[in-house]
Amino acid sequence: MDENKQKRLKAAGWKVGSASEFLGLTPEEAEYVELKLALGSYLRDVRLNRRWTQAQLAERLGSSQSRVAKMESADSSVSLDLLVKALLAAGASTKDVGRVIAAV
Amino acid sequence: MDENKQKRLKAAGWKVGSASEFLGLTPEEAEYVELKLALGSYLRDVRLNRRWTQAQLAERLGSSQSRVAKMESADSSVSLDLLVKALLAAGASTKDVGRVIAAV
DNA sequence: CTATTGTATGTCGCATCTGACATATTGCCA
DNA sequence: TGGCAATATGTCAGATGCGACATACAATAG
Repeated sequence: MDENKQKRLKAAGWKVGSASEFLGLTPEEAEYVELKLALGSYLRDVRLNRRWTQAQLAERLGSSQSRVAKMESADSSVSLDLLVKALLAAGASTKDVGRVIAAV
Repeated sequence: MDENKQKRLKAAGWKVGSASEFLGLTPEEAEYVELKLALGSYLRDVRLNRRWTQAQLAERLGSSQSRVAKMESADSSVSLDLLVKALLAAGASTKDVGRVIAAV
């Protein structure tokens, strides 16, 4: 199986190999997942450019290392709200965020 | 008081006239509120262009008229997740959404 | 005026998301 | 190899968001 496909299904909260592997993902749902993945990996970029660890970023956000890890991987337990708030708090601008989203 | 300021504070979940009127809104929080307001009013634009009522849009979203009203006014009980999902379901593209966000 | 249609506001029970914590895994250096 | 720092994964109780409903307000037609 394609590695990207695995990441996407995982982000959507599905088990790779489950029966609903290719089912039930409407185009809008798929776009939503792509969007979260893009923002998550952009958050990682921002963090790495600042040379912060996940724990350091977490402290600035008032969150925890484990949640930052989940944000970056666009875990299904992470909301767009949290991702966007984290990006803004990490120093990204709305312009940056918008560009990332528009590029999905 | 400036009308826009009122809308923004209201969206942030504050009572206009409360003691914390000009307090506690960090730049990132303000940006986040602006973002929701922009998406909410864009959702209204999309809906009106399609000549739908809030109730009709709600039906397509599997939601309720009252929640659509809250989305459009960027009520504090509405998440970015819901706004973005609603926009995508209403036919907006990620490119559109990204542009709106970048323009905040 | 008074229906009717559309929109706004307030509340509630249930569902999902949150930070925190424990623990597993990875990567790197001596 | 062992040890340490960084990251990933799983779980939980409390916080927040959700659709639904009731009801209030606004605008327009008859």
